[in-house]
Parts: sequence; structure tokens; C-alpha cells
Amino acid sequence: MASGISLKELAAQLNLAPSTVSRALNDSYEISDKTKEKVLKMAEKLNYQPNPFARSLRENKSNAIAVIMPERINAFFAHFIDGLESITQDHGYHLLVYSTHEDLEKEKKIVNLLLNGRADAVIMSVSSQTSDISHLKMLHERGLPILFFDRVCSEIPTTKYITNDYQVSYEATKHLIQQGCKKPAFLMLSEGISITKERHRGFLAALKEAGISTEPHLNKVCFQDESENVKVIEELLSSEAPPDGILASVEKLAIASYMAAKNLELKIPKDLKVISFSNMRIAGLLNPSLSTISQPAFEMGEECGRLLMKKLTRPKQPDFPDELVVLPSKLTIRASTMVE
Amino acid sequence: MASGISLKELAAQLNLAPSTVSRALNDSYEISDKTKEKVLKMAEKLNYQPNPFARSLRENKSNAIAVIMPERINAFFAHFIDGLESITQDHGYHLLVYSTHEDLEKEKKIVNLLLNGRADAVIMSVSSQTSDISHLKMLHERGLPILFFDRVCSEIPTTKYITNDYQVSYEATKHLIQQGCKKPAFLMLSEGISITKERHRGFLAALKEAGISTEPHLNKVCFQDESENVKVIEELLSSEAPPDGILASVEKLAIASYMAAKNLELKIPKDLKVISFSNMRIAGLLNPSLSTISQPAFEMGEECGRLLMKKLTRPKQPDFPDELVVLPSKLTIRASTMVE
DNA sequence: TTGTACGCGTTATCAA
DNA sequence: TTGATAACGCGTACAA
Repeated sequence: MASGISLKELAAQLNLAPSTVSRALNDSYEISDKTKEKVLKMAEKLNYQPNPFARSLRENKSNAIAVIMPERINAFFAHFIDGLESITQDHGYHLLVYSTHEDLEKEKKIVNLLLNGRADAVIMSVSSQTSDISHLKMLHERGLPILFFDRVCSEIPTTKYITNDYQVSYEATKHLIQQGCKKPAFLMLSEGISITKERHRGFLAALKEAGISTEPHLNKVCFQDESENVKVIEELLSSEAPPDGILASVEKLAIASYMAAKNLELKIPKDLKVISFSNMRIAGLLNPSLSTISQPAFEMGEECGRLLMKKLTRPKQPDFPDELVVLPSKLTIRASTMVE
Repeated sequence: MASGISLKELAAQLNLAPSTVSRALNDSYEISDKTKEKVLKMAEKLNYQPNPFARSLRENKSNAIAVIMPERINAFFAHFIDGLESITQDHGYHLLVYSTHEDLEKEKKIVNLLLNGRADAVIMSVSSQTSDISHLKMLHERGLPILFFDRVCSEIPTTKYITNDYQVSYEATKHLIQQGCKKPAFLMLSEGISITKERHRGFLAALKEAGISTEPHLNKVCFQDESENVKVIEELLSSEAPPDGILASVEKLAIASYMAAKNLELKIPKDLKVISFSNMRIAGLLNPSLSTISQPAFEMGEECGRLLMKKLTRPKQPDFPDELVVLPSKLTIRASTMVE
């Protein structure tokens, strides 16, 4: 529809062969400077734009990168993509962005869409439902370069970008205990995913160190739906042995905790202290301001982009090494965990 | 690299001509049911995936839609894309997503990238810097279907999705006045863009109706950078004739206002009432909870997607009508504009 | 009902 | 230094 002039037509205008024009445009050493100049000028004049699909077909290369993430409404993912885009755009790469909405079936469908070469690589943070990973294995076995970030899939041998989940959860929990919490709770989206495990381990380690016994009901698996989560947390908070502190492993659970506390007229931090993994800019403007563990999302995206570009823009690059790249998170103490 | 089997290879496996296989896969009436079944089965077995670029080249159709927006860290845009994706994905379309970061030069570069047919349509919300619109005109003149949402470009004759900016700004301002504001201020990112103008008109209309004279310094053009905005608003709030209310035309200016008030130890809503266009889920959890005008972002994305799919999935569709589709926003009063 | 031949717009190989 | 030709994978007009 909106196609412009083709290489052939451009060549006709110049009384040259298409192959000559192609070489001139690609600055081949075989072409005389005079011809190059003439071609470039005419291409400019006629606003010639190479057809990306002809090129992709010929070169077996899409110049596109697929990003698959569990949700869009989350500052972490938005920042990550900003960082990624800041690197890839300068290399002429386009971003195909997909959200799984934490749904494994949707994730499988999307992954399937990428089996045909539409993207040169996949960058992914898996859904909280992702227990079966056959679709990811297939993607990797097909030879499509794949990177993970945040919610990684350890069974696939490739590079994964994460934060120091264990360490920072440990510190956050220790902070809760220092602020007087005797019965902190850990809120998670799913037990299956990587970050949950690590963050939970850090939580449990701090408890153990402080001699606090782990009560099963204080390690709560929540759901996808917000109102459901609010209900679940309300029940937790009004149970016989309610928690006096919360470490939320993802942002949305901190928000649900605030809502639940509000509904039950519990005061944060007096009745309940809350700290959460979160990249919200406005954590400091909440009522009360929220103590957070914030990940270096933009930098993570940049690093991911750099590794990717290194592989895609040079010939004969090795596969991504099977390693964990750990970027440290930042703990910011605010009112929600202060002693009154 | 990650390419699977081709149509030709699939045909060879079946002892059939590629054209026969192609027709079978496309469910052509010319092919016998028996052959179709055989082909489908083998395609399944060998996990055949058609090459999207060969197809795009042949059909002059990318099956991709470009979305250009000013920023990612904004719930409105995230929700909009969620809504859009919910429609387009079922039709086999992919989303290429770009952020201009409110930078006109970046916007031009991105638009230029789309001149070659990489996307079948463009959905756009222009940057606050976009005064020169030659790049958008060229896109439209090339015949590429283009839709605008939120920040529209009135000079391009196509369909634009907006909210009732004038009306709802008028109501929000009236609300401020009813709550006792004598000198409300209007904060905007740029005077040039469509929504700013409409929202400002509504603001001024309410002022006029209430017999409040317009003071130039209370109609403030802000910047891109957050810390700069905080400074600008601090200056405004500590000027000789400071405002006692703020209508922020975009979310980030409400956040900057909260920060400025905090820094100056002004109490919201006692010293200053604040209301803002915003799609934050957690407006109700801010300190104090923020009165908002929220746009139906997801629905806007859906409607946009439906119109787009109607055009792209059927032959010989007319151009998008040059009209404004107005979806109403919702005014939610919270603590930030309450009388104490 | 199926097969043959061609072209979409590029780039690479080979010949001139 | 330039030109002719083939090929990437697919869909379709035409032939069988």
C-alpha cells in the first residue's frame, strides 16, 4: 500500500543495473565514487527506502527483537524496555512487545508466533504461571537467541539478568525485624518462579537468624486479580495470628496490602509494617510513604541490549554464556517501616 | 538462523508441488479434502511455520502495527496498548512499540523508520514538542493508515480518539472553585499540543463563569525533566500571588506538585488543592489521596484496534473518516480537593 | 484436482 | 567498474 519506489525503479531512473545501485547504496568498494554519488543523490531525491521484507528474506534476519513480559502496568518493565530501546534503536533494531498478562497459555501462543523468524532474538520475563517450560525449550533448541531478565528460567542455558534477590530480601526482612516485627509475612504471586524462590529464601534466612519460627500461613501465595488479592490479604490480616509486617515480592501485592489495611482500618506502620519490591517513582508520595527495594531496571535493559547487539551485529558470535548477571537493587527506607 | 522447514521442503516430503501445499494450507477450494488433511498433518508433524517475510514481500503487508507514544512510564499509555493488543493479537497482528520520550527529533526518526512498509498502520500520540508536523503529513500522504489518540494532530485528516477534555477540565475546575479555590493554576507540558489546548480552554471557561480573572503566571508551561518541574512549581507556590489550587493537565505534573508542596511544607488540600488527569491505579493511596480525571485508556485502545482491524483485514476499505471519537473521562474526587 | 512458471525486492555470484 | 542472473519463500495465473 504505502510502498515507495523500488531498487529496480531507482536503477531505471539512473540507467544502471539494479545490482550496481544496490552495491552503491551499500557502499561497496567495487563501485566508483562518481557512481556512488550519483546513486545516493537520486535515492535521496526519490526518497528511496529499501523494502525491509525483501532484505529480511534475502538475509534471513528480521532486525526485530521480541520482548515478552508479564504485564505493562509496572514501572520495572517500562523502565527496562526504555533501557533496552536506548541501545537497540541506534543499531537499527525494532522492538516487538508482547504482554502475557501472567497467563501461561498466552505465553505459549506468543512464543509460538516467534518460531518463524519474525524476531532475531527474544528477551523474556516469564509469567508467574510458567511451570511447564517446553515452549521455552523449543525456542532455545531452534537456535533462537534468548535472554531472560527478572523472572528467569534456570533450565535454559543462557544469560539471565537479575538482581540480588536473596541478599536484598534478607536485608529487607532484617530491617522489618529490627523495626520490631515479630511475625513478618511474605507475599508472592506464585511459588514456581525464580525470583519468588530467591526472595523467599532471603526472607526465611533472616527469620531463622533472628530465631523466628516460620508459620506456613504467613507465607502467602496470592493471585492475579487485584480485588481477589485484597480479599486474601484482608483475611490474613484478620486471622487469629495476623502478621505485623509484610514483605511483598512484587509491587502489586504491596498495593493490595495498602488497600486491605485501609479497608480494615489498620494503621501502617503502627499496626503493620510494609516493604516491597517496587520501581514506582511515587513510592515516597504514598500514604504512608512506602519502603521499597528498587531494581536498576533501565540499566538492566541497557546491559541486555548491549549483549544482544554484540551477538546480532557481528558475524559468528558464540551463544550467550549460561550465566547469571546480577545487578544490585537499592533498599530505600520510608515511613511504612518506621517505628512511630 | 532459527528458521524451520520451508514450504518447498514440506512439499518434497509429501511428494506434492509447493503450490498444492500452499493452497492446501490456505484452505483453497481447489484442493481435495484428502490432500488437505494429509498436508495439514505433515505440516503439524514437521512444525511448519510460514516465513513471514516471504509472505510480507509477496502480499505487500507486514502484519505489524506501529505504536508511537511519548513515554512508557505512564499508566494511560500502558493501558491503551493493553487494550489495543487485546484486539489486534487475535487477528494475527504484531505490535511494534516506540517511545519518543517527548522528543520531536526522535519522533521524526521513528516516523522515518516506518516509511518503508515495516508496519501496515501507525497509531500515535504526538510528543509535547511536536510543532512541526511535516513528518506526519508525509506519513499520511504516503498512504499509510494513521490514527491518533490522546495527543492528536488536527491537521491530518483521519480518525482521532480523545476524551472529553474541554468538558471534564471545566468540571474539574468548577469543582476546585466550589471547594473554595480563588486562584487556581493550570499546569501544562506544552502549549502546542491538542489536549493541552482543550484542557486549558475548559479551565479558562470555568474561571470566566465564576468571575475569576485569569492571571498569566497561573497558566504555567512546564518541562520534561521532573526535578526541573518541581523547581518551577516551587517557585510558583512561593511567588507573591501563589495559587490555592492546581489542575495538572498530565499526571507527572501532579506528582511534581506533590513533591513541591512537600518540599515547601505546604499542606494539601488545606493550603493547596490538587486535581489531575491521571490513570494511576494508586491515586487513592497517595498522601493525600489524589482527585483524578481518568481516561478510559483500555477501551480507547480497544476501539482503536477494532477500527484498525476493520480496515486492515478486509479488502478495499475506505480511508479512516476525518473525525473525533470522544470517550468520556471519569472525575473522581478524593482528599486532595476536599475542604478540611 | 494438481503442477509449472513467475514475480514480489533484495543481495551475492559470476561474467564481461 | 559494471551488468546479467539466481536465489531467499511464498502465492497465484495459467497449463495440464
